[in-house]
Amino acid sequence: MATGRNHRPATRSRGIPEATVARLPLYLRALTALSERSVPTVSSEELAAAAGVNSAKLRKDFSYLGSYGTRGVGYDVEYLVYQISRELGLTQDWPVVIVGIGNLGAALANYGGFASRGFRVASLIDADPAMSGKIVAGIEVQHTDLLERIIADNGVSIGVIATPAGAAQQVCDRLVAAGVTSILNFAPTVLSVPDGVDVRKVDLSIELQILAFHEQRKAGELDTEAADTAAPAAPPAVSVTRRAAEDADDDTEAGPDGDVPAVMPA
Amino acid sequence: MATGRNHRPATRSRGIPEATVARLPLYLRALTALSERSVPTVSSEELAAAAGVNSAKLRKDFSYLGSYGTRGVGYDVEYLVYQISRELGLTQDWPVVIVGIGNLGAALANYGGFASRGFRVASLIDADPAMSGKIVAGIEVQHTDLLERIIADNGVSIGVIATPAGAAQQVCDRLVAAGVTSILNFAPTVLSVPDGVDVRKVDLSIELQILAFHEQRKAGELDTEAADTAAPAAPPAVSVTRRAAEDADDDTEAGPDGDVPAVMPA
DNA sequence: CCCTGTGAAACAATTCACAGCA
DNA sequence: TGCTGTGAATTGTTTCACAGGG
Repeated sequence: MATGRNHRPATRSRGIPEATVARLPLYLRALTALSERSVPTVSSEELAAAAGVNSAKLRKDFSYLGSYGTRGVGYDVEYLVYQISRELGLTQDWPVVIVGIGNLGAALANYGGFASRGFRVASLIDADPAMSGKIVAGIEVQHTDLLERIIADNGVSIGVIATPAGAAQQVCDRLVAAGVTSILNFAPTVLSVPDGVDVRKVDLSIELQILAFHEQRKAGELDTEAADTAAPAAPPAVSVTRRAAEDADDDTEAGPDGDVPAVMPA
Repeated sequence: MATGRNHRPATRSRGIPEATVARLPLYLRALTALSERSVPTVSSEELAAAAGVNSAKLRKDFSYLGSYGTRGVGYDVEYLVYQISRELGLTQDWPVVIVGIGNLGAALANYGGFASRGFRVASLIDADPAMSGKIVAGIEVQHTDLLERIIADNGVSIGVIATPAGAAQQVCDRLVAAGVTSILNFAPTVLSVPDGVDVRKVDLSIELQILAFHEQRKAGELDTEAADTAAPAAPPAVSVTRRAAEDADDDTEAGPDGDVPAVMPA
């Protein structure tokens, strides 16, 4: 329902699509590079190329922010850097804590991309007493016991979890209880949080799996793989109905696989 | 390569929507956990909760793979693990190389999530001669000079780039020339690759910026909605005086926000 | 003519809601 | 009865194509 009309005059509205928000950092990065080279203006075409998107999309994205370009000319680099930074909330300083200082946590602490934006690593926290006091990326690692205190003292609202999966939910709960409202989760587990808390996840192996999917597709007809792995017994008496294709699916390639049955090692 | 035409909309593969493919690893992870606990079957509702999605989406996703469930009962865990693994191409072994063994590269090499899926780290490669011979995650780091040889000898088709941004494109070009057709890029830069090569990117700071956007939103629930713009400079005719440093970091930005946001459309 | 900004069309993803089978 | 599988409706995103200002 909600039929109704749009109660928003388009421009100036605060409804920036999620897909657009996700690309703003990309534009910002490209613009920052141009700024460093003292390039004064860019066209949507050039900037789009530098950011790896197409120009129509970029212009549409910018149209949600307002009209910051000049027709016939392009966009003023400095001005746009400022506007996007502001939109993303990067004109203010965000103290963050990183919990779990293993390989990944250390990599994150050393990652220049944080500091160069509005992020400041307020503290590195680890549950291992042996880590306490160690210096990583110029910052002293503190023990988990101090977590609540650190969050409060520094006014931290963003937390990064880089612990093993098993510890993630617990750490998350403590962060949230202490006042953190945005969490970036690197642990391969689903976190549950109360309403109002934002979680974004990055799972390194997921990206690789997606690549494998496409890679497999390219390899195409090499299949055969089914040889060494047998499929597990079918479920409780069920026939394996492979993807039906009753519709007008024009897919040219039928699966090279085939539904080889078999057995799967547990 | 400026834009050019349309590259093949790789999306019309074999009918599985990209968004679905991106979730399969999630389901797989949840299913693997269930499998380890010897749970024989799950309903779409339960599995969805474990994977962090809603059940309608999950059922729709599975419907693209085929009819692997049993009405009134649910899905057979082992069977589904196998089917999804096969769909993702994880029933075969994927040798990967990681280029750039800094903090991040080392973290990746040590990341259990790779090995536990079908991925095998065939080699760690770094341009720094001082790294050559060092053992990281049980693997000896090799020098970049050997890159082509390593790719060929191991039949590597997936490469992971964890170098500084400045070296990424060059490494990418060499990987591609050597035969790699899928690249996972952790360097904060846009890679250009020939048609047929797949690139996925993970930019650690981008996720944080997206969080900052939403965080700012939460905080701003009080004010906003009024206010005009006061920008650092007007778009038209701006003299770009600011710094021209190349150290990649940017201004420490202004104060705690007191400046005025919002903008007026033309 | 440059280029931006944007309605409208096309496409993709998500959610609804229920038919139908175990 | 309980749960899957799936058309249909809805919502979100991308692309097209062109109006209109510089």
